[in-house]
Amino acid sequence: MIRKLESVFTLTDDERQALETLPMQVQVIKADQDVVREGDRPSRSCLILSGFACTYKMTAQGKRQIVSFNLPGDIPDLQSLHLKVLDNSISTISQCRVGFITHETLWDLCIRHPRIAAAFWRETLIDASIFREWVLNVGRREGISRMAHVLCELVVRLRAVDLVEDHACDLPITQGEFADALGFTTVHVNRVLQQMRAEGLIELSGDRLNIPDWDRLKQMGEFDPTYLHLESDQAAA
Amino acid sequence: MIRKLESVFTLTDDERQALETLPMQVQVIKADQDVVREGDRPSRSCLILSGFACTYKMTAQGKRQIVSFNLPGDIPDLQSLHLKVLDNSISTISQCRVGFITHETLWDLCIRHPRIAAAFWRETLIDASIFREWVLNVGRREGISRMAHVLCELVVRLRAVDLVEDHACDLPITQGEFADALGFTTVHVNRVLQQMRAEGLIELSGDRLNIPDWDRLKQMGEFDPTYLHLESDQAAA
DNA sequence: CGAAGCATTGATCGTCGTCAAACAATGTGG
DNA sequence: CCACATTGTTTGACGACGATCAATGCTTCG
Repeated sequence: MIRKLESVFTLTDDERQALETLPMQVQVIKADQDVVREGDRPSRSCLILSGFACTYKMTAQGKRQIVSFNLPGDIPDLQSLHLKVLDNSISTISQCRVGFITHETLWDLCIRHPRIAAAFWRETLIDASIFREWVLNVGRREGISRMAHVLCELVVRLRAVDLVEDHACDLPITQGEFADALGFTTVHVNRVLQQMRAEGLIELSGDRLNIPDWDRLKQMGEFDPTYLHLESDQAAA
Repeated sequence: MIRKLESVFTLTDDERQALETLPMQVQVIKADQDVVREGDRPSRSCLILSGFACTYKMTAQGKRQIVSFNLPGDIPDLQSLHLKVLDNSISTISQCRVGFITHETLWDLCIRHPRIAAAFWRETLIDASIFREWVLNVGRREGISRMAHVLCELVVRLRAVDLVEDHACDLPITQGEFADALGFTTVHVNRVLQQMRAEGLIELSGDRLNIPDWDRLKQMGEFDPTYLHLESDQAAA
């Protein structure tokens, strides 16, 4: 999974070796558990090895906003390498295998392999790009478009880590979690999804998503994958 | 203005010199002009020397969403150093003095001065943090809170670059621009502002903002400046 | 003085929130 | 194996926040 990095540029043997032998503490975490919390001053970052997680923040009123979904291969709190105190929490959505890597070893890696450091920087920039797109999505798109857009993003990102077969994939995200990601209520998400099903845009039941007509969904979500800055452009598929 | 960097750590003479002699092409740009556009593949980044700018994206429907305000000292497209194609546009809000620095010289700077590279990385991480907060703001806060929050952010960031006297500052942002930043319409922004004025939360007329009761505004906006990751905590003031 | 841009106001409409309940699926323990 | 607890989905009625449409002021500036 770490080989997401490899898609950006070809690693030297040296670099690959450094990554493969990266010391990390692997932990299995149940669904719906905080991995790190806003306000923490972590001394390590976490790499999602399997499962779905999310980055979120809370208002003073106790409302939750998910600002990003974290998929296998992501390091959602890589930022903590430079920013001492975390300004968001990270929670699992499904059960996850998480690898914890100390900042010390990450620093070491960056100093020894400048190109890996650059790749890490790049990763955080793509995260930022995704946040920007989400501001647009939440601020200016409504109902079906908004939902369609995150679905498109999820599918494209899942495809990039090889978790989409054909036009279907596992999607262990509840309607309540979608609501927190979209700035909606659960009730509204439910109604939007029903309308999308009725219009044949998606087939979604349980943990399984199927996309009968990718082009139409893309169009509904005004989805242009440029902002994900993927190298191989899997978006066409 | 570049000395925003200096607030993070003390520069060596060498580093300071490198920054002060940084070759850049300075240009004065009128209000409401695009500096760079989504889709561009820029070979240089822009440093805001004076004036207000903003980063924005558009929906296919032609609706605009501002995802960030750019203040003097910011380098809003530093990301283009690593991401070839821009996924957002940048426009001036007021007249701006902008310094263009080629990627070449930036790379050179980063290689020669790793601590400056780290500081740049850090800057982009703070940008990301601001985007996250905006997702929360746009997704989960309404009316007055939403408005109060961006006002708080603006004041704190302006104070960090010494553009706030007492409790007042220049704020050349139109209601239409606020609307695009908040995901509202101009009409609604107008009504929210009037209510805030009526409640004595702000005094805003023309380009001038005055904050009679900072604590109350902070409270209304649920504003906690942690996410800005400022070193000296000017937030108390 | 007229034009352009911005702020303001009013009336009406719609997306989405709130509240409340019922239903389905899953899993646990007696 | 069934009771029942838990979690997620679905439905309905109603209300509100904010959008839309359309004028009307108010500045500023050439």
